[in-house]
Amino acid sequence: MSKIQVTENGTRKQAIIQQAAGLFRQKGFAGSSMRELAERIGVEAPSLYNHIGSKNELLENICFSVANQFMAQLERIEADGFSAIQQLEQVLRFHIHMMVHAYDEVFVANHEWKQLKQPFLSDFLQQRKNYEQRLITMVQAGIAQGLIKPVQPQIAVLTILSAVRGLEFWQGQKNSIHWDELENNMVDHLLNGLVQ
Amino acid sequence: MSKIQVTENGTRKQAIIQQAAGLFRQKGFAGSSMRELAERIGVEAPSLYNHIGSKNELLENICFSVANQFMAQLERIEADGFSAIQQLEQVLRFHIHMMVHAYDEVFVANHEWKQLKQPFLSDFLQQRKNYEQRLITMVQAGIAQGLIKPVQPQIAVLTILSAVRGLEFWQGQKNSIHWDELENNMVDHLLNGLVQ
DNA sequence: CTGAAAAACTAATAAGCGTTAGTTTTGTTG
DNA sequence: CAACAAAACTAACGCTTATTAGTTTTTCAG
Repeated sequence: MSKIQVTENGTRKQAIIQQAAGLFRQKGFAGSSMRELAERIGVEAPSLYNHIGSKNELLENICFSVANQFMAQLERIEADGFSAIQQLEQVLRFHIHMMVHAYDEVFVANHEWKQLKQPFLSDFLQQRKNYEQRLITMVQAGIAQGLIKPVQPQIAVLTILSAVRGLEFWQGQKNSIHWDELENNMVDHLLNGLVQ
Repeated sequence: MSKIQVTENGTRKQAIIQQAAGLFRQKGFAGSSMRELAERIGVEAPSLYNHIGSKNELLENICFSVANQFMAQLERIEADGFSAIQQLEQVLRFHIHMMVHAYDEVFVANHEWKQLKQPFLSDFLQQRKNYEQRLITMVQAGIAQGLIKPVQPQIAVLTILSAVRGLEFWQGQKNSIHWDELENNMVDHLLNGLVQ
């Protein structure tokens, strides 16, 4: 049959992972079969194992690729010397950016990480907790500087992260959306509120 | 073996659905097996079929029970004559209430509705769209009355709904949380913002 | 106590799963 | 063009799945 198409600068393994992200997003990890993944690529299922180790390895690749990207960006923002509010805004905008440009992967990492096996599950959760903690510290700094209301920092962080996750609901109408406007509206809503 | 324990005023079918909600939340619908569900109840898998029609029927029951509860409450709020902001606050508080008191069912309805089969999938999506639209109308009314900033109503609604969904992340520490404080913090954040 | 209905059981089926083994085709390099 | 490696193929394995059929046990009203 045909061969696995390789896009520029990508290995066959990367092509498989990308297709897997799309499939796992649509059907969930447990609801997806290697046979269906293979069919989408245009190949028989056992052929996939020339390039990957297992179905679970695909999920691990997707989840940790996303986690690493968020972590790397957070480190950049923490080091840039802006105010807590400005840093929070940058974090917000990066989450929105990822939701638009790496939708499938982010969605899968958000929804299917539970299906990771040990020790990957623990690793992932720890990384996630660490990320949240650093955002909480950011909010605390903002409160200490008098820029942010004296709220419970963890509640604020969770509210923001959850709100941004909701961008997945917009993806259906991907092409009819003004992403700039959406981004600015959300940033304003989450930082300045809704009430006139 | 033992029998399916029936709690007060509940049929055996309801007991199965309740256990299924807990299992589906933990492992996902596709990741859960009827054998494991039966084991949790203390019965052999085929015995379940004396009370239910199929595995999919369980998911349908959970999803539409949740949808109906939200719809009924929205109708009550719409009819109570309060201001748009007050109505929005009531909606918010009800979502938080459901997240605390019917966690498993709400979680499953939020995450596993994709696995519904036709025509249930279409029904569910339509009901969801209808719910969102009525919240959008609520925000529009608030803007017209000068109570709410002239934002994009659908963005505001989605930001709020997504933020509330994030309460699922708090359930792990269910007993160590002051839910009143959490609720008030979120309502204030989403209506009045974070900035001092 | 008897008999019927409810609810459990055991056994089995067909289908689908991830994955392995072994082989053939394809692509590339000397 | 020969040889070697990469990547596809077919066939099959052992397991799990949801579900059905048929039977036995339990529950409960008359």
